[in-house]
Amino acid sequence: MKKLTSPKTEAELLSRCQKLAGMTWATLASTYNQTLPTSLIQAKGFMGQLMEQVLGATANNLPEPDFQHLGIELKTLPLNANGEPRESTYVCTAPISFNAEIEAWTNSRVRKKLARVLWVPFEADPKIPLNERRIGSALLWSPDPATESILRQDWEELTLMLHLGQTANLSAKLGTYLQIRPKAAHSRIVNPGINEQGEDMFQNPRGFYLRSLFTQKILEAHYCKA
DNA sequence: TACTGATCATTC
DNA sequence: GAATGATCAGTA
Repeated sequence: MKKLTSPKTEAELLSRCQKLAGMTWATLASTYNQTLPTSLIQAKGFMGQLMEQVLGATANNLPEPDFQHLGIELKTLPLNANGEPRESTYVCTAPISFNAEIEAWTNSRVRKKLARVLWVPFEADPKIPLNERRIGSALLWSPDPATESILRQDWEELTLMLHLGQTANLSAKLGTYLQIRPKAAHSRIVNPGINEQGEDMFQNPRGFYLRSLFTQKILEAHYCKA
């Protein structure tokens, strides 16, 4: 493994990204002495973790931005054959600790993570073998005021439901840009929570995800695609 | 295609 | 166990 230092400035981070654009996964992996998995089934986070290493992210799995001193979050973005995001994007775990005070949007993990994001799109068409898939050109992004306002509305609505014990009514359909879905190693993991009557119960941990519609809009706005 | 719930690896 | 990195796979 090469000695990888963390970039000191945004410009340095972006210039690293530009060198990666167009590279295949195979090239990228071998350059950094990593072995490409034969399948993503048992390596679902492979690309995200490889990019963290290559770009010198420092936060590991702490609930903080990947580039702590720059305040930048790294997100890989799998694209289908049409260049559209193939999946929703995981943001962070959702607080279901009903005893805790409802945190303000300004202090929420969602906002902190999405305040400044380095999107790294890459080919993820299932028809392309893993070693032939290429890295796209990265995009450093922040939400504009209108976007942040929608994200905030989504977040406040969903967070309120979590705190009211309305998990039974929580659907991935809710939210314009954000959605709530299970997020756990497996479905037998449960956390304490409350139901609508305020009674104790157990429920699966949830996480916030960004709809692919949302990430697609970001790509369109930046690359001016039709 | 989108929604949904389920699952895999790693680190601390 | 809970946070990170995510994608899989069934079904409507």
